[in-house]
Amino acid sequence: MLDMKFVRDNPDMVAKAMQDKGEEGELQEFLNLDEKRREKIFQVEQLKNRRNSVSEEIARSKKAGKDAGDMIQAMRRVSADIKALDEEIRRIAEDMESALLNFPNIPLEEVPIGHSEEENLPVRHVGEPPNFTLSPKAHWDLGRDLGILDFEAAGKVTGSRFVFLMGAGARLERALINFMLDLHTEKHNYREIFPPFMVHRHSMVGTGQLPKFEEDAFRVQHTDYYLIPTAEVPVTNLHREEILDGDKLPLYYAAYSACFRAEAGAHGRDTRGLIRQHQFNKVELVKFCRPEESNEELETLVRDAEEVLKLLGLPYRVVLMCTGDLGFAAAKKYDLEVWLPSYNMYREISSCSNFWDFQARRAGIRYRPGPGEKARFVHTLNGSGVAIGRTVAAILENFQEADGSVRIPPVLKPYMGGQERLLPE
RNA sequence: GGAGAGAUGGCUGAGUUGGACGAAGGCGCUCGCCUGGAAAGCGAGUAGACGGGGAAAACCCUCGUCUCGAGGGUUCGAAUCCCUCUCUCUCCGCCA
Repeated sequence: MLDMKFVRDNPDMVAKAMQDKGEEGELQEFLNLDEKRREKIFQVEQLKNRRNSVSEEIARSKKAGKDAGDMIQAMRRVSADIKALDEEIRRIAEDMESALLNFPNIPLEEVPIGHSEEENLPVRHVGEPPNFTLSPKAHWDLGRDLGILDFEAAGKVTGSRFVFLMGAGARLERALINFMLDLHTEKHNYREIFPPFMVHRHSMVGTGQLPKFEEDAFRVQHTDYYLIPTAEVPVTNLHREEILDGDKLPLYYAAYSACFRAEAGAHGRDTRGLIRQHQFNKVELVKFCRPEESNEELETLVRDAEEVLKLLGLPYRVVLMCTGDLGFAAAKKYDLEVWLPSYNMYREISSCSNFWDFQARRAGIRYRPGPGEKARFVHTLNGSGVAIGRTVAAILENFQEADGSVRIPPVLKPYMGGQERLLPE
């Protein structure tokens, strides 16, 4: 959420951000309401001031044994007026709040302006796409032939966009989770978190999924709970409504979670395979830091996520997202894209974002810079470190052999009980 | 699911026959004194949001309003009375 005063003082910047991001918001209405609200506040405060001083006088009169009937009578009317005005202000503030919650974050200066992924800026490539003598199989075919992915069974039991991982496939999934968590906690100094997989509505609003993207979320019937679309939501909200100790910053957290996404509006896209599932696993990295540190923290966050792909030996590239691909809440975002032979292109496997104070303001996450100083909003960042399902797909496709087997990256060997290859089961 | 207790400022903890103020005390923290320096000790200070005015790149000053889990009610006036909700804790039951 943007600061109300910031919007008031910089409506042009807000309008530009909306345009560049391809978002819409009721900016003019907001500004009108803002003016109206201040007018009403001024009125009601004058009345309240009068009521307060007269009430004191009533108390004094009563103590002195005098009659205060007239004053009490007059204050009845004043109180009624106050009540009406307060109600009006409350309604205006509510409308302003809902407008404000729908204003997107302002992109940082260095973010390229653009409307489609064409205008994203590749930053660097690491590794080379493999050369296959035969045409490579897609991971869903490999998974079926190896007997480790069963989409049909999932369709029968649940529905489309779900999968059963079987045997070595299930173990590979678990191995990747453990490998990534170990890497980030032991080498990159993140604190491991195992969060709730459901959160209440306020948390979803805190990180920016709601109220704007209700249709993307799974809501649990008869409750206020939502299945988390990413561990970002519970972990960022871990410190909601808190004032953190400035000395403790930055805070680094790494969390495994299952992620649930309705994928509304993605009908017909990536219908096959592991790329777009309603449920997938992910190890997420979350940072809380001082505002002046967040630029640098984003760079190290990207490096931390990249190391996963480097150690696995997967070819990938880093791309700086243009304004149109930034998303609603981010001020700056890098995607890591892994090479997928079946698509013959790079596909997103991690998103690393700096949210500036956008989430912190929504969720009320502040820190005290020093003793006796005023609390300020932290900056929050997060990134996938990385998405597990897409990693499995990338491993299957990139490391497939002509005989239909798949090499398991050496770093995973200890996590696979020494197994080095996936063979048909 | 049943019975009970509680939710106050950065933390802890008073305040419930409604009218002395955001609210005693303690801790923490800041500044000053003390000291060669530190600790202890002594003194002063220490919530936030919003609105008006002033000063103004930021920090700031001043007046006012609101905030004692959230929302509503009673009242001229509520942290203090009533209602609803949420959360926490204890005991019992059930259960992975």
